[in-house]
Amino acid sequence: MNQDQRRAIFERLRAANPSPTTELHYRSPFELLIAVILSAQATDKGVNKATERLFARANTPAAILALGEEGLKAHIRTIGLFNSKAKHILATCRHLVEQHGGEVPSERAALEALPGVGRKTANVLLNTAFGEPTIAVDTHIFRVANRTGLAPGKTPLAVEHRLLRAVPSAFLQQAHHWLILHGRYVCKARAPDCPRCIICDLCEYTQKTSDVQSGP
DNA sequence: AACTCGGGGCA
DNA sequence: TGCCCAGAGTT
Repeated sequence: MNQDQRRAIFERLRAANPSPTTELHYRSPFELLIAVILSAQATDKGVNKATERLFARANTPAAILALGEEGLKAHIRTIGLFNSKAKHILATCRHLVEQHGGEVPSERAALEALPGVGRKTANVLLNTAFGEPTIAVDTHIFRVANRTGLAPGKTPLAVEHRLLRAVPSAFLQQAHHWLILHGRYVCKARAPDCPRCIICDLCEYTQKTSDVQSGP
């Protein structure tokens, strides 16, 4: 797949997703960090509902620590995996206070050293909070990139590097959003809706028959 | 590489 | 009602 085809894919996805959808609510890098940790395997809507109450009560590492484990859990109990997330958040808050003066670090290595923060979460922080040209590869983006031929047969890290070269840095934020929406509602894991896909003709996966089978 | 965590979304 | 996740850590 050449550069023109990649550009055509992103242009069509842009045209198909003009309206903004749900995004994480945050007012500081720290709030974003906590929201992203909570968002694993959960929806932005559910996370926002929980963080709205949580951040009104505590929006700094010291304040979260002051809540204690049970106090924190009381706020995030409606979010999946809340038990392990609460432990990771408290450990991360301790780490921030002890190692970084209560501030969220802006370097990748320091971010990924935080409990509960992996490559994907670190990339969201680097991109959204610190303006670094990164793209956070989640399961949707990974699947779409592999199927469409944007990055066939690549590992998540290779997908990240491929997309980083294919998308102008000014559009990374939006491209990330378009790819996730496409993966969630059209290029679905189990039953991809190929007949409704607007980049079907550019896709190497392409199942144009009416009886769509399950994914690769 | 496989397993675990867990409430929500969706068929 | 049952299945599958807008991940990361541990084994």
